[in-house]
Amino acid sequence: MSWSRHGGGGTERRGYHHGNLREALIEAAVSLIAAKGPAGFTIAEAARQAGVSPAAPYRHFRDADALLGEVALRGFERLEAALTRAWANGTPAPVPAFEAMGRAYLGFARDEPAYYAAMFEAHVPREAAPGLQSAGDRAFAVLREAAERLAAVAPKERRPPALMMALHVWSMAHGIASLFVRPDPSRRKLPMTAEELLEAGVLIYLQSLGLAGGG
Amino acid sequence: MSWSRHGGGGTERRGYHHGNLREALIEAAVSLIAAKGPAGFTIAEAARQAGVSPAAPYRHFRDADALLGEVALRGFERLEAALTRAWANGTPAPVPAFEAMGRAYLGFARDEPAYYAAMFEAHVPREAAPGLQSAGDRAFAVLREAAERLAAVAPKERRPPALMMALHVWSMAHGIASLFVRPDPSRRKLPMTAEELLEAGVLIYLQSLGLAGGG
DNA sequence: CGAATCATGTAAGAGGCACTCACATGAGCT
DNA sequence: AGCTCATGTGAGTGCCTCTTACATGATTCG
Repeated sequence: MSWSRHGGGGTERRGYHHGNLREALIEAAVSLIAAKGPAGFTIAEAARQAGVSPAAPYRHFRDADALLGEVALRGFERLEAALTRAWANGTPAPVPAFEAMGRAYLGFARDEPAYYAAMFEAHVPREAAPGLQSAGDRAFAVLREAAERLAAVAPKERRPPALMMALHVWSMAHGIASLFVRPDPSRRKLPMTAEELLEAGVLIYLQSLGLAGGG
Repeated sequence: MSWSRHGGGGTERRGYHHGNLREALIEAAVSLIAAKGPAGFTIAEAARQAGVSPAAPYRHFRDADALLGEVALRGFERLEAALTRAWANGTPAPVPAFEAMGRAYLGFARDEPAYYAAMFEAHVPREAAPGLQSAGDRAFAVLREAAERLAAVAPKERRPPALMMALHVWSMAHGIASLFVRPDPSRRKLPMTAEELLEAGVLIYLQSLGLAGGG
């Protein structure tokens, strides 16, 4: 039992029972995904890092998808927090705050690749973890509420449905993150940073609605 | 040797040698990915469908990534063809032709989910198949050239870099395809079709450049 | 305080897959 | 006909997922 004595990996082990195996497995999953991509993660390896036998994780997660789903869920919570922070309730002004949210989205994809991968690349079924779907909804809601606020200050005759604005911006941000922030066979070199690309795109879009600069 | 007699699957088998195993494996991979997602594809299962032993595929592909990479390569070729057809060299007019390209992109994601998944979701390394990177480049080039043509008819003072336009539109189309055309934990119901969403987004964007309707 | 209970961990194992290597087959060339 | 080489087979290694029966010890309750 090489795994039962000293606990090797991240979290300490105090006896036959681990003490906090569930959390330790989630941490291990995050670090494995960060290191080797979502496909490089295995239950067996996570168990090894946590210092338990390969069967132990099944006491806490039905299967690999459930563990990955838990990582994705926490990712959505973190993204929601990051977007909320960036939006800062629309301060100092709605348009720059909106731009800040875009940067926050790309920053999240860049800085938390493991969470991002679990959320968008691992293709975890929505029902893999309870609350996963709603965590995703809450993250989107931040963007949507910001869009409502923005739409409210647009000239009436150009005012678009806020939900549509939110979907457009989310799509562009997500597309840029997927194509240019993360490695991909279709990836190409950009003549600018991903953040600049998104900012320019959003500005052009908002101009059309009478919300930014040269509208 | 259940596999050596009649060849069961798609392609006929005439003896000890298959005759066209390489193609048969690619077809099998496409149908498997379509049926069970990119993770549901295995070399062993593809071999089974082709009616050969599990070791045979390795005579034609270094590993699973190489086979998946070949599928992705062909996907980029098909996408390039679809985009070229939709753009129709800018006829009848650049803006509607551009919109048609957007619809073609989403149509591709919807109608060829196996190819789309191999291209964008399987995370095949760019070097997995020779020519994969350049096939991706060629597909993007169609969009880029269309953007050049569009930019050329924009009012000079608003004319954006064509490459940037192409990147913006590609990103939005790809984001919409990823988030709303294909299943995903973050997927949500749309108040409109994906095609309508993209068309509206592109129109708003182009308006800002003096290229569409109410600019 | 001591015993029953139950959550949590282990051992063992069935079944599957990726990939390798030595060997078999037969297609195409001379 | 005989050679040669691409292509396919069989067998095997090592790793993975997930299951089942059993072990351990924290907790609860008489």
